[in-house]
Amino acid sequence: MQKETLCLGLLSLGPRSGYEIKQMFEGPLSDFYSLSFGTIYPTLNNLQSNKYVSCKQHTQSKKPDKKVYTITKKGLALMKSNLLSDATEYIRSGNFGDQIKSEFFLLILFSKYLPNEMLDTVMNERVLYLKQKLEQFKYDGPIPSELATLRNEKSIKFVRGLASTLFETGIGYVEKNRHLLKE
Amino acid sequence: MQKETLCLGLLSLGPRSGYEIKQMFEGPLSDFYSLSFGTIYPTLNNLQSNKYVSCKQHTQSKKPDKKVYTITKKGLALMKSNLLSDATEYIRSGNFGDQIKSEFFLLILFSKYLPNEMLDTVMNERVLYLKQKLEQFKYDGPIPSELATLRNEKSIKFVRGLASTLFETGIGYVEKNRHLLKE
DNA sequence: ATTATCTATATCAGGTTGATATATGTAATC
DNA sequence: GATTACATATATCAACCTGATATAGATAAT
Repeated sequence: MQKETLCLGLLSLGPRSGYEIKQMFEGPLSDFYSLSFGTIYPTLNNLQSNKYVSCKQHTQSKKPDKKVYTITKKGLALMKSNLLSDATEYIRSGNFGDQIKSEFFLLILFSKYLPNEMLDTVMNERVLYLKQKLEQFKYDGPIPSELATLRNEKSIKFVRGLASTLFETGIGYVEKNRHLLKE
Repeated sequence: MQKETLCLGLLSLGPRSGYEIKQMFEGPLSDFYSLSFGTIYPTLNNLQSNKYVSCKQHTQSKKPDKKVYTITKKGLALMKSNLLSDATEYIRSGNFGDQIKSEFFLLILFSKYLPNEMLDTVMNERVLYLKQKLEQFKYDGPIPSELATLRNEKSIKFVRGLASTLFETGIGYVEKNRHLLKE
């Protein structure tokens, strides 16, 4: 997905600074997508100079100044148009689609070259990690208000539910079948 | 994972050309990792000049010549050493780890901007796609011999089993919950 | 007072991808 | 038998993105 469409999409959920967009990628979106500062800031500048977003400098009492971007009508129109025209391209992407690079899988692929001891450590920590992630997906307690908008999206609820189910399945499989890597 | 370690690991399963390594990424490894020709060929040249692999030019009767690379003792040692020292780095990567960019998820996230008609099309085709992938993972019939080595690895069986289970879970979830995106 | 950490924007070297170039051989179509 | 399309095979490179780094104001901790 084009970085412009993505930034516009996130700004459609409410006005935000570049730093806050990055926080969304580091936080609730971290398991699904990410962009670096090196992409976010130039994209926002570009969107602004083409009037797809407007920008207000906010002076904050307890923090550095920030530039808050708001999507314009023109920007909303561009985003919707891009989404519609590219939608079918994204069907074959995603979990087990074409964008995945799993270093953990590569490690498993070559696990026969690892000492059994190390393989045990790796699998134990992997299961712990998966369980932590599962808890994250199920967590429904208080979160910073600027991220709450995102969590209330129907689509996020759908995806969090999917992720939880997949994690439960995955953890079960690993616990039941990890011995197969050693025999 | 370093591209050198990865190429050595694949060559440890048997001698191969750069083109054949790419075929592994396009075929059985496509859901887990990939490297482009622009990475594979220079890496192989680099490994060769440092004696981690040896190379034989093969003249073929019915196809263009190819360079077949064989891992050396030195190369095998480097690979094992790299795997061991970096193993713990890869635990938190992978399915729902830090390497995923799911354009399908982004589309779902912004699905409220799509006409219902298009959303239906997208979800129908997604389910079809997932079912095709599931069949691929379950397929156990004849395959080209150069890919058979890979399929006989214990680790591949483990991962294919995991992928199948996850796909079944995922398909079930999507079919049961896709209506939530519309209400 | 100094160190560490968080917020906030910005830039850039280095590395990877996707596209393209080149070449040989096979199969299909005309 | 000529032309088109496609698969095998290697190689290179512009364009793009990331991860690192720089800068800077403010708070908290030691």
